[in-house]
Amino acid sequence: MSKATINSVAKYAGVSKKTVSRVLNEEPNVSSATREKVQQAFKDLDYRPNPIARGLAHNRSFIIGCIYDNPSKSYITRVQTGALSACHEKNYNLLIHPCELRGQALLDNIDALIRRTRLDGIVLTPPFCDKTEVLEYLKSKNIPYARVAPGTLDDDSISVRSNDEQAAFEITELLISLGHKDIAFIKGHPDHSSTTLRFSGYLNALKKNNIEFKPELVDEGNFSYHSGEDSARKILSLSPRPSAVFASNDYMAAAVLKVASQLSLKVPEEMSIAGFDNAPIARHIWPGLTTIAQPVEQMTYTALSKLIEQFTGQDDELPLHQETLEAQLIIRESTDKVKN
Amino acid sequence: MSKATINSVAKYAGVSKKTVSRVLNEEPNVSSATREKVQQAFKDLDYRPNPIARGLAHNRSFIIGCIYDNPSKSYITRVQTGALSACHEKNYNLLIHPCELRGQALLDNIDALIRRTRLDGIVLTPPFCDKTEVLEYLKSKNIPYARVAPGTLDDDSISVRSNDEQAAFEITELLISLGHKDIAFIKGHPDHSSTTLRFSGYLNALKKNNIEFKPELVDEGNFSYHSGEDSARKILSLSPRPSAVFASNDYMAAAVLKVASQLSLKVPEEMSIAGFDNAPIARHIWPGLTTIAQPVEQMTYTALSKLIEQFTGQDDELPLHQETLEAQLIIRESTDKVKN
DNA sequence: AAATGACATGACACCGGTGTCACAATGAAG
DNA sequence: CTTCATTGTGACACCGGTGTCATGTCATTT
Repeated sequence: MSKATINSVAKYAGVSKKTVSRVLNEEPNVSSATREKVQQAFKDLDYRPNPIARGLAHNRSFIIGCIYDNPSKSYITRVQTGALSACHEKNYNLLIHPCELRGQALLDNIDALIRRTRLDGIVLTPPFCDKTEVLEYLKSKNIPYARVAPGTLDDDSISVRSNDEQAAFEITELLISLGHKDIAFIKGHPDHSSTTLRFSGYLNALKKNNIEFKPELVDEGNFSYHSGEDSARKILSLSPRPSAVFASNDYMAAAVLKVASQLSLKVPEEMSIAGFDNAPIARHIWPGLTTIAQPVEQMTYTALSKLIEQFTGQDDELPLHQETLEAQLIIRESTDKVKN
Repeated sequence: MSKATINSVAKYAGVSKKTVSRVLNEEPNVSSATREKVQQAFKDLDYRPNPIARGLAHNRSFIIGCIYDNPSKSYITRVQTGALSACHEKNYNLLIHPCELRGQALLDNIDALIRRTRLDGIVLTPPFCDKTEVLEYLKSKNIPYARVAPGTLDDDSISVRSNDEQAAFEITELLISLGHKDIAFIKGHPDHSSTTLRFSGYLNALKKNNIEFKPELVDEGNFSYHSGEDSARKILSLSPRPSAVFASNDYMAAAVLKVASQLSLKVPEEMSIAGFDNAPIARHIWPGLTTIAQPVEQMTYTALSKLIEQFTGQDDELPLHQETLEAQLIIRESTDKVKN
């Protein structure tokens, strides 16, 4: 119903459109008497500015796009939550855009999004944040973007990540400190930079503690529960069987737990399992998974806030485009001292 | 950079703005020679119409809002997927808007959304689709809406749901057919209409099979994993212990499984467990949960397609505003014949 | 040959805001 | 009492499309 336009407000308050606009935008050079008159008109007429018209005048859409292709629903939801709180704070809107990394038409897909919406900026989540062709494309189109959890910080784009490698190092050291020496590792999807980072954290921990790296204890997964099952079957049928498994995410770790149950292996008495991400499933299964919690919401919030500030802002050129937030080790029941 | 506007295209093609607009919108009364000239100009200049300007002229935003407050990430993601495919098909955009059902400021919150975006329509998911005050409010503001999985079809709004009650009936009958007589039931959150529907499906199945209803076998949950744990502890410590538990969703069912494991109760040998929703967790735990799969994506897709057609359409007044889609029983390992 | 109507096209106002600039009123400085 | 900033205000064009209506060109009818 709110049919009030800037014209009707102007008429009602007995001033010009432009003056109403000045009050709206808190511009200087409006007498306080006029200002109050106009503000009263706002209230009386229940007026709210039309964002579309404003967008047209500014050549802005006040829309941020969020691009993802991630198998984990909980991860996506957390990204969305963080993105939304940043958007709302700055009066922007969030458009979500799942798309397939592998699709031939990836760039066309993103192009269609940009054209359909004229969005003001884009948040890229893994694995897109590491896809050079996407970054190049956005640069060529002059679309500002921010990256969440990128693998590398090699350009000067806004990037917020957590310390995956360090966290993987810590959780591996936890297993080592519990006496485990044969620690299997399940890798993630090769397109994700976290796959490399987590693996290298694992390797570093072994090296630092003088534990021999055994390639046969490493299997390649792709972050999906199903891939975790396959890897778990291979790993748990090794002989000698490793006493612990560190999976690159919680879904795969949950799959290891399932396979262990099927083999009547007791967790954690006969086998310790660690995951990564602190997905809901980590506490929805029994025993609960020892894992790493990343501040996903906060990472996204921070990245997006920086992005919006960048094109809203006063050319202050904040030097700090890149930030690393702390991940946290969460110990649950799936890990315990090695049995002698 | 696509700086091409309708004016530049018009100049390039040597025609008027309006003619370009005609070609854009595939209006009749354009000679094929002119049409081709203009279309060539589109290509040469890489022109795409500006949706913001179009929106202003039409007083439309081409944006659909999706409102939800749902603890299940997977449910939300599925809703989003369905909504997005409907939106993209019709060249609309989807804005997601999680908000709290209980918050005092619920209506203010929705109001802010409407004003910030001038959206063209709203998709309401549980529990909002059953919240009278929200529906009244939207009606008063003349915002078209569609309801996904509402409990009642008592008004003439667009509604698409699945047969919750029938599905709950079937899964209960499955347990009965396996020889179970003492079947516990864990209710969902009272704000959700599905809570009532699923419970009544359970009751109907008992009645039809002449099984006495025992109130002590029913406990109140709220769809969360945590509430399921509490209920499970109560139910599994009853004596005599029921031989089966039907939880109103999979998270609570997973919690029952956890508590059973902690009590060293074997599932399904000593205890059958059934859930509802076919959430990812239903197949990510072992044994996998027998459950009900609802076509959530399709429900949302259908609801939204109808909604967009309604205000795009030719006043055809489709009579079929309401639709019920089939849910499907999925049998996994968590249910088996009762042990004698 | 004049009248009629179907088709093709463009001029122009409009959607609801914002930017630019001109101008009047006010007060301070010379 | 001028001169000149400073402040407050409105007229007007503009953002990039769409709707309305007038006009011009034909081919068809009488």
